[in-house]
Amino acid sequence: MDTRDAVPLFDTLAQETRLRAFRLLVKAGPEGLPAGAISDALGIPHNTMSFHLGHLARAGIVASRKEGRSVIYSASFELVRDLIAFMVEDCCSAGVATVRTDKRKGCSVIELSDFCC
Amino acid sequence: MDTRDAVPLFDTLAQETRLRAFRLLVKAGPEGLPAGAISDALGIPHNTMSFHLGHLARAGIVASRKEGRSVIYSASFELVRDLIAFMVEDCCSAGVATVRTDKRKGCSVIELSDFCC
DNA sequence: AATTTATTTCCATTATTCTAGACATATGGA
DNA sequence: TCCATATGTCTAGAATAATGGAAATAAATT
Repeated sequence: MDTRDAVPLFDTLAQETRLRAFRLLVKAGPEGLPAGAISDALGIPHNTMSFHLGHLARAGIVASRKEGRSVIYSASFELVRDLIAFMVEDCCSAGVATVRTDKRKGCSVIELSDFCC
Repeated sequence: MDTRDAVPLFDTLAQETRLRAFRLLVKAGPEGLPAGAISDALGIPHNTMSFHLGHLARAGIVASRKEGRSVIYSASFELVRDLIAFMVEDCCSAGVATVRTDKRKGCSVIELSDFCC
């Protein structure tokens, strides 16, 4: 991930409807939610919501799959992890943060010094 | 930090010149850099750079101080840490991430499960 | 006081984004 | 097939943002 990759991701999250939809999908977990449930939950007209869900999907930060006549959206966690790592990267170069992988726990561990982030 | 707070922060970083300037300032560390050095380093006209630095400062993600006839900009790390915590927050609610403070090390530790972020 | 240097403000132009009505498509049920 | 449901596309207007030239402010130097 570099600056060019990160800009469209930040742009995607820089809109209230999209950010709320994304957070809703993260809370919904890997099964995701159908488009209609998202527009209902957020009180956004379906065509407007479709525009924003399309934006999120094009950015790769959510995935979609078709089930019957519904389109189910779900959060793509990997890209978020990459974005977080990108944000911390600069802090690492300043020596005030570290990112490492704990294979035993099966997780990424980010340590942010109080001095820095 | 909630959705309303996060949107303008993402918006601030969703612009290549601003994101590059911000990363430059993070690398520069707490002393920061004068406005002119930033526009020179990025090859951006000084007035355009001033517009973007003003945007970053208004968002609170950088601070500025005057020194002689220079204005020195420096990264505000706290807000970035808050933003990262906000991004991980949803993952926590899904039980696949934790954020804790390690007082002994003087740092925040974020653990992101491979399953999630 | 006049000059140079550093930065910001003003302004107009251009480009992009958001919004939602109207219409289109696609699936499943009667 | 006909109809209701679920979602997406088309479209145009309104709003917002980015750009850079020109002028303005502010501080140090002569």
